[in-house]
Amino acid sequence: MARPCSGQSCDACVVRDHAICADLNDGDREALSRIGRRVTLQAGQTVMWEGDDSTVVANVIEGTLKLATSTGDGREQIVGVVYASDFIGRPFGARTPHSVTALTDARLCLFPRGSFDGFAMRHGELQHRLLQRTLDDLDRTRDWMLLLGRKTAREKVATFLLDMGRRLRADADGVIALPLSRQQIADILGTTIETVSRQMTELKRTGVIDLIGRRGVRLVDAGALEALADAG
Amino acid sequence: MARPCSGQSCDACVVRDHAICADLNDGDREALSRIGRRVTLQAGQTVMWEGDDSTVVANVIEGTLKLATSTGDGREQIVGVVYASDFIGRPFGARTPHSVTALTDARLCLFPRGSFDGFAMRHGELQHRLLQRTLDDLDRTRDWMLLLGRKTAREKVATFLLDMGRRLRADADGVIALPLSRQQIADILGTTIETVSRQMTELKRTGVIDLIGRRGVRLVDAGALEALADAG
DNA sequence: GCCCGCTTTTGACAGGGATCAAGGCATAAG
DNA sequence: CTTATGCCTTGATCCCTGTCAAAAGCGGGC
Repeated sequence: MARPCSGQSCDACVVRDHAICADLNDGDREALSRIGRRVTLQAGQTVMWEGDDSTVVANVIEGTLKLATSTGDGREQIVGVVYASDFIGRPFGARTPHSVTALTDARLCLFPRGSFDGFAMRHGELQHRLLQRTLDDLDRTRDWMLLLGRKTAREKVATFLLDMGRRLRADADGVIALPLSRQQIADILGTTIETVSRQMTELKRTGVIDLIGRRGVRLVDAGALEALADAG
Repeated sequence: MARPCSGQSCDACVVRDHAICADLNDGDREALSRIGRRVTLQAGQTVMWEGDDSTVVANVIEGTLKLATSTGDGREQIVGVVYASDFIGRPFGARTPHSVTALTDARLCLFPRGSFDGFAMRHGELQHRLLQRTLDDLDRTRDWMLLLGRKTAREKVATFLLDMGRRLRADADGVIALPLSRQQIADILGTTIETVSRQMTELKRTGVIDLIGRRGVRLVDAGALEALADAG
C-alpha cells in the first residue's frame, strides 16, 4: 500500500513550520518523528478507506490528496482536498470517516494512531494546533455546503476555479496546473463531467478563462469570475 | 438581542456532563462559569451573524439552533443544527463564519471569546473536549456533503427523517416533533419547500411515514426509509 | 366557536442539468 | 513520426426539480 522511504530528520522537513508540529520544540518534534515514518505514495493510491478502523494519521509533506465518501451504488462525493502541510486521518476516534487517495505522487509523515493520540495527550501545543486546523477545516467545509446545496453549475465552476487560483501557484504565463481530472472536479462540485466541461468551454468562449491542454487554466478575468461565483 | 437571566451555578446545570466543560473539576468549572453568563433566546432570534467579528462563544443549555450561510442574492443554506450541550461560536478565530439563529426558545451559557480562549489555553482538558467535538462535527458535516452533492430529493428527505428520528425522542405514540419548518428543512437539504412537501406526501401515501399536523411525523417503516435513504 | 394569516400542499409548466452516445484531441508508448 | 488509449468535448434528448400560482388547512387570537 505504501512504501517507506529513507527516514529523514525534521531539520530538513519542508513543512515543519506549517504542519501541526510547528509549535513543538526541537526535542519533542524529533520524538514525534520517531513515532512515525516517511512513506511515498503514487498518484491513485489509497491510504485509508471509508469506514475502516482508524489505525493511522499523517502529515502531508508533499503532493495533493482527496478525501471522499460514496453512496452504496457508487456515486462519489469528494469532501476535501488536502495539500502539503495538511493533516489527514481521524485522531481520537475509532473509524476513518472517509477514504483518502493520492491525486498526485505524494509523501507523508505517517503515525500509528494510538501512539499519536498518546503523544498529543501529553503535548498541549500539538492539540491546540490540531484544534485550530480542525476549526478551519470545519469552516471551509461548511462554506462548501453552500456551493453544493445552493449554487448553479456556472457558479460552482467559477467558485472552483477561484479556489484553485488561491491555493495553487500559477507559472510564468499565469497558467495553473489543476491537480484534478474533469471527473474529479465534478465529484467535488456535485455535478457531472459533461456539465463541468460545458461550463469550462463557455467560460473560455466568453474570454473569462483560457484552457491550456487538459490540466492547464489561466484566469484571464478574475473579476468576472468573482461575479459569476455567487450571482449566476 | 439576548436577555440575561438569573445566573445559576453549574451544580444544577442539565448539560454539565455532556458539554465541553464536563471534564473540568468543580473548581475550574465554576471559574469558567464566572467568565460567562446565562442568556435566554426566543425562537427566531439570531445570536451571531455570518462574517461578524467573533466576540462570543457559548454552550447550548436548552433548545435547538441553526447555523447558516447565504449567497449574495439571499439563497440560504443551513450548515448545521445544534442541540442542548452542543457548543457554538468560533473560538481562536477572528470571524464568525456563519450565522446562529434559535429555532426554538433556547438558553445559552455565553462567554466572551477572548476570556474563553484564555481559559481554554490554560486548561488542556477543555481543549481536548473541544477538539473531540470539532472532529465529530467535521465528520458529520462531510457526511452531509454526500447528501447535498449526490443524493436525489427522495433520498434527501428519507435521510433527513432518519436523522431526526435518531436525534429527537418520539412521544408515546411514536410521533417526533420536528423543530424545523418545511422551508428550513429545504434549506438543510439544498432543495425547495415544494419538493420537500411533495416527497413527504409521497412517503405518507406509500405508508412509510405518517404526518401529524405541521410538525409531527411518525416513522412507520424505518426499514423502508433506510432503503430509500441511499438507493433512491 | 369563528375568522384570519401564514404555512403547507397541490397543480401546471418550463428549464437546467443528467443521461446516453459519438467524435475529437492530448498524452504516452512504440 | 506514428499509433493507440483514455480523457475530454460536443450533441441530442429526457426528466427531475425549480418556479410560479392558487387552493387548502392548521393554529392562534378574538
